[in-house]
Amino acid sequence: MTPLSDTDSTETERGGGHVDESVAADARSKSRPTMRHVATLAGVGVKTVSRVINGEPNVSAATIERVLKAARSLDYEPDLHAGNLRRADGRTRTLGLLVGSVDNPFAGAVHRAVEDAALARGVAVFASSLDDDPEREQAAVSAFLRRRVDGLILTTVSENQAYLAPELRRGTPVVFVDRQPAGVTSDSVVSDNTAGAALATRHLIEQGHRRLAYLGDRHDIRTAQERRRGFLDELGRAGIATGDAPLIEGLHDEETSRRATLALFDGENPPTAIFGAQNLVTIGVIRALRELGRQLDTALVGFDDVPLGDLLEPGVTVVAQDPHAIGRIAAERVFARLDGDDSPAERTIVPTRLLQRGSGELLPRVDAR
Amino acid sequence: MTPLSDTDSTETERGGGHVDESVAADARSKSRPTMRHVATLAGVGVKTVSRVINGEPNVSAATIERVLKAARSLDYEPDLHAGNLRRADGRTRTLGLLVGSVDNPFAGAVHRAVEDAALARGVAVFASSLDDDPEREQAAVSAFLRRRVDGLILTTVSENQAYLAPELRRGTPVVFVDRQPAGVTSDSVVSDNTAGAALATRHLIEQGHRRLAYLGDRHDIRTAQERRRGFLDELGRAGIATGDAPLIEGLHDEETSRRATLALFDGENPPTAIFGAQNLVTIGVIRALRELGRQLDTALVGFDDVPLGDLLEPGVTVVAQDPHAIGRIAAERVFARLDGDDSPAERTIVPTRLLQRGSGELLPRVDAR
DNA sequence: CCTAACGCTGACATCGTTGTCAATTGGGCA
DNA sequence: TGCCCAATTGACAACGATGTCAGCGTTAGG
Repeated sequence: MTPLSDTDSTETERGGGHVDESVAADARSKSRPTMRHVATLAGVGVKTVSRVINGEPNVSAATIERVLKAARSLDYEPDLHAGNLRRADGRTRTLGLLVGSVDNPFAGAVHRAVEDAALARGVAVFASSLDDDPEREQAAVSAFLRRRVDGLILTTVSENQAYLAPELRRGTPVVFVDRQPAGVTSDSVVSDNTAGAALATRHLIEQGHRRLAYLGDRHDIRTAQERRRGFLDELGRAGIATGDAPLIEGLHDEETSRRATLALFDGENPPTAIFGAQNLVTIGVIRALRELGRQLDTALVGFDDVPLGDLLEPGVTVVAQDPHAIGRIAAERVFARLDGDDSPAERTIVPTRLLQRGSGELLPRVDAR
Repeated sequence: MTPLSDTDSTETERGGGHVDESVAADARSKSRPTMRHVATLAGVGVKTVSRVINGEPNVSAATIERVLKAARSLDYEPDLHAGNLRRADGRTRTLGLLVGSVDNPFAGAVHRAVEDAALARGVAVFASSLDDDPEREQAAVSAFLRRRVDGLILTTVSENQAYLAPELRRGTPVVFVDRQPAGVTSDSVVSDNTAGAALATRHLIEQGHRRLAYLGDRHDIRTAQERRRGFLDELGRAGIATGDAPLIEGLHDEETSRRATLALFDGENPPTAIFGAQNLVTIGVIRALRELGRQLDTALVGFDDVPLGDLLEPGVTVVAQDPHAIGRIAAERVFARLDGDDSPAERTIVPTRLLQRGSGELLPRVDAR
């Protein structure tokens, strides 16, 4: 109530000292200072404070000085969102990032790259975890949009992303990472899943393996489908009957993968080589092979790198993705779109690399065939 | 310009069909729908839309229906920040999290725990990386505050956090994680660094080691100081001359740590046991020991767990922190403060656990004493 | 000396939403 | 029938900032 009396800025003329005091008291109080507080303390209009805070021209050096001093003394921080409401460009300088899980190393690297690109432009990043839950996906996107992010970088899992169509029409840049969108057209940045999986599979076949098993994520995840296809295609090219190859899907963490691997070796005629189609799956396989004492006797290639994979015994051979590049490119596309690039949606495919570290170079057991 | 004519809501009376059409056209256009658009389309006042969107009582079922239908057809998402400007509680339902680096596994686990707690309350999380750079710390905090986050969870590195005093006075909850604040009083959640380091050191001494080396982070980081103290205290308790023990500080990533370890073994009378005071440091040590072929010949205990540490050969013995608990407790404290808890600032110490996996149980080489 | 131009400044409307408050409606009860 | 009360609804101001614009004083040019 009382602070509102400051509105009468003519008071500044008479007894400036008195006003200063009450403003200073405000600074000590629990209320957050606004531009009006700064303006009153500096003895200028709010618009002038706005000009100084935003570095606009046509303010005298002396006034700038007074305003900055007042702002500092009140510990003033401008309210970005209030400004945004009125500002012409309507930018919140905020970005929404949705990844598999913020504590997955792949996601961490993507996140870090996005953050680096964003920081350079003074943009803050909201990060959320998807947990492969379609409801979570939509809730996260909605939470981002309500906060009026300037752009979205999304890993998705729901059937299709048609719900984003209106937002895309409004011009909000959306870049899909790791997984491609369905039902809408927009930029995406993905690894070459099919080729990478084929590369891994070919590598195993080249070591002489004929009994290969595929262990992968949920079949309704498009990325998983592509990796599976790469695996099967390559078997086909090598003339290996794909019907025989154990295909185990629906794995989503170390534990389910570990159990599936144990079960695999519990059956008859276990594989001599395994393709782990995702980092957590690969780790689960490694654990199981250790338990069975077969880590030097069963070949393994993983898709996506595994932390400290080079220090294990044997080293884990993987088809490594480049999550840092994926994040960087995704962020660059968002910013390019924000800067007005309206070229057609583009799909950027980031190449994968085979890292031979030992586990993928193991030869088939002699007893097997 | 034309959209502004909607303001005249009396138009709804005459030719409702015409208005509907123009609103529908708006939906297809690039402009983002506001409550006024929804209100016009539904034929009600904006305040009624506000009531429906916020689930306030005293709206007839029929009206609710009409408003929701209009909102859906326009793909309306409320502007949280505009609402916030006016809303009494002034909450943005947003939180700022500052961690060492979002791609560090420790930080990832903290982040995930914070996110889980926040999600349950409909709160979104800004995440930033500190990179042990004091300027970055302050820039990140300022970015958070300009966006009016409801609370802060911070890992800090600057000399002191006195710059936060005005914000704390205004009642913004701030919880420090991993490192304690200096110059201000506020909640903090940390591991028991001194005790954990002492535990690690004692364990090595119990295996008979007398020549122990400490490899750690920058000495100006308080957490690093505490771990160093725990190490030295324990040497003292065991009657080992602390002056002789190699103390290598200023390490901040795998590479610097690896080189420091190599140098250590290049000198004369290398240690028989090493304490790696941080996860990246520990990894660097492991790499160096591998290169030297001394991984089975030099004991190692790390502070903070290492990914797949149990799968290495030898397994990496560590004093594990509980980053998930740290994040969860920190988030809970923020929310408790927001809910009005004004008890004195509290320091929560999360216990550490010694995980014996092999590397810490190696005995001293016979040639060394 | 007059006028135009420029630099500097603040009053005011406005952004999208919610708090306040008053107006309207309909139903129940005397 | 008449009155009161509760439920429903919308007009309006306000939140903290910026865009627009007009007004001031000074200086330069004719």
